Amino acid sequence: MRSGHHDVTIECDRSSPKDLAACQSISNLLSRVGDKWTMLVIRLLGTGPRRFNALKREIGDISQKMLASTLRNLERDGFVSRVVTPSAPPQVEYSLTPLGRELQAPIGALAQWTVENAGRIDAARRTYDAGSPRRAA
Amino acid sequence: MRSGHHDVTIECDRSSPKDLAACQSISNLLSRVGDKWTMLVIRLLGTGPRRFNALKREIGDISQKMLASTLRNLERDGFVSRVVTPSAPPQVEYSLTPLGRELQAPIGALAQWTVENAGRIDAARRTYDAGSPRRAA
DNA sequence: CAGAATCCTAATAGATACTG
DNA sequence: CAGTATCTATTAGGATTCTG
Repeated sequence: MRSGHHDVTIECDRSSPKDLAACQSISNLLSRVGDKWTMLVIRLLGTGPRRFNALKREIGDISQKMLASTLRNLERDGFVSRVVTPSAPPQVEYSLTPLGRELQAPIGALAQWTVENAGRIDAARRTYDAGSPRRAA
Repeated sequence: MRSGHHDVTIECDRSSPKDLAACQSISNLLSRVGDKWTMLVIRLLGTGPRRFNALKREIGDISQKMLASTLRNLERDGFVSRVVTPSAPPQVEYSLTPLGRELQAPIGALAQWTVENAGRIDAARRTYDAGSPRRAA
């Protein structure tokens, strides 16, 4: 098996069929980008190409299975390229493709919004967590 | 137990501690927004307030458990507000908060990018799926 | 070094049934 | 109507072992 990713298959608004396909694509991408390691790998590769174990070291607590799978998914979607240099110890370098670099813009916007508003989200959570044990009265 | 969401707890680039917290927030939000139903619920609520079963009907194949959980998470994060009108049949209306409406912008940008580039992603996948069975030669 | 294969556990989605 | 509780099936993720 080569896949291993979600393929969310959301049903969108039934009324518009084009909207359905769009919503599927969006949710699929968000699932991918929102999974446990993808975001981090994209950010690291955004600062320059890396080899497998370099990525692994920098991330620290990722298993090689998850790193391999994350990279494979990113490669399959065309966001990351994988270049093998057949040498004594095999050398494989990963880097962002043009598509991957383009993706950084909208991702970055969302990331920036998140950072700027993390405080508001945290506050909402604290309010919710404080007020919820007993009913709304 | 009230939570039920991930709390991804990504380890970011060790070198910068502020980057760590930021990356955690970002990944957490992406996980939330990228889950199976959140995106769709936000989109629907973006067109106007809805009651629980109205959302359920429009989405179609979501279980009430998942809808309840998705809405609870969105409410906890401050993106959705829940207003109970205590009447004969209880009436609960969900709508986007100001924070939720602000979130629509960066989400929308990512969504639009995805729609515009879905073809490129698909092409990359076809290429990958076609070429991978045998090794890179 | 760069993975693949295997095994195992914990979390999650969904179906069903029940409640205020 | 608007949920919660419970149970089961599926999945994601990690540890370990092995290989080119």
